[in-house]
Order: sequence, then structure tokens, then C-alpha cells
Amino acid sequence: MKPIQLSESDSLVEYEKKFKALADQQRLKILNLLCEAGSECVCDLSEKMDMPQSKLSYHLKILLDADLVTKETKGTWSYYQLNQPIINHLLSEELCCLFRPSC
Amino acid sequence: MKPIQLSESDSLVEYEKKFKALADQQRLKILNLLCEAGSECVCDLSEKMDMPQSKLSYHLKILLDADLVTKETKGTWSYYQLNQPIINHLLSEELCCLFRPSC
DNA sequence: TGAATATATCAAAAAATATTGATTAAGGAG
DNA sequence: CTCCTTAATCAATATTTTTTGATATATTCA
Repeated sequence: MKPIQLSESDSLVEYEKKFKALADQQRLKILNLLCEAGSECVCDLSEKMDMPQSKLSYHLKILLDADLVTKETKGTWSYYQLNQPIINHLLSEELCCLFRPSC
Repeated sequence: MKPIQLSESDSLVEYEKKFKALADQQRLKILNLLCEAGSECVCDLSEKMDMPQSKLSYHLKILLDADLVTKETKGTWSYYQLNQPIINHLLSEELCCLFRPSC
């Protein structure tokens, strides 16, 4: 089977977005924390990351826009969790220990 | 098995570097071309990418520093190829069609 | 040796991202 | 309704990355 043609650069744009979101130490740490915790609200994450809320929201938005996490809102709280299927589709099994709680 | 602790942020730094290298449409395209061709010199890639040589060298250096490609120099020519083991360690099998010629 | 070619590197400018602190919006408790 | 808390957004600034064109280095070929 030949490598796919990238004539329609839709997929390139999509992958660029996802890798951009992964291309930051702080966001990788956030993903790792979400992996451990399963689901976290912004204020708890803010404490664990030792990061001001507005900064954290900025990074969470990038992860959300890249579809690497999902958000569930309850009242004024926002709970974030990993978007497992997307992450599994993207990353190798060897990276599971970082971002796949299942292993 | 629990997610690994990221106390030693060495691995985070390393992954950040690799994902940064992947976080660009042009570099993803380069990787895809290398995947198709197996090995390419800068001048051929420059033509295929329709990109000035100095710009291409810049992007190739980023891929090289991230260890995603390897370089072999013959005379004045530099031939670049995918660093398969590293890429396979990083990306899912589903992405194989983009960057893994083996499937 | 001298001209031509391949590639890397450099410095300046341009563009994209990230950080900061303040503000806004919206929900829950009294 | 009013106060307090949570979280998103905004505008200004700072930082990082990318682009560009020029230059440097090294090899080949005549």
C-alpha cells in the first residue's frame, strides 16, 4: 500500500493543529494530569499546574480546539478530560503511559 | 499500570521538541515526500516542495534536530530520509499511511 | 586552477504564539 | 437582589518561530 497522497491538505491542516497543540511542555503536562485524574475542573488544574487561571484557560482552549480534550460544564465549573479516541488515533502505544490511562 | 510520573521533565522536553517539529504543514509534507521517495537530496526536495533552498534547509534542520529524519552526505549532496524507529515510536499505526512506508 | 553547483548559516524583518492582568459573564448561596 | 466563585475573553506586551536574501563553505568538473 502506497503512502496516501496529500493533495487535499485538509488532513495536513488537521494534523498540524493537533501537533501544534501537543508541541508545548505545559500542555503535555496538562494532558498527563488529566490522564491521571480522569477529569478535572479548571481551578484544581490551575493549582496542580501552578498556573494562573487565564493562562490555563488559554492552553485548555488550544487543546479543546484541537479536539484532544473534551469539556463538560456543570454550573460554573468546567471539567476537562482526555479525548481518548482521538489521542489513540494519533499517538503510538508506546506513548500510552503518558496519555493513555488504560495501560 | 499507572501513568508515568513526569517529575523528570527530560521526556517532556524531548516530546515537546518532536511535536514542535511535527507542528507544521510544510514539515509534514516533507516527511510525507521522504516517505514516498525513501531518500531525497535537498535540491530535489526543494523543487518538489516549491520552496527556496535556505528555507528548506531551515525546516530540515528542525526535523533533524528532533531526530525525525537522518542525513547522509555524499560529496556536496545531502540525502535525507525518515528516521523510521523514532517515528514509529511516536505515532500511531493509523498514521502509518502518512509517514510509514512499510504499510 | 577557476567556474559552477549543493548546502548550511547568518542577520534582519515579519508573523505567529504566549503571557499578563483586567474585565466580563454566568451560576450558586444567602 | 447582592455577593461570591468559576471560568472565558480581551487588549497590550513579550517571546518565539518563520521567512528572506545574502554570504560562506565545500565539492565537482572542465
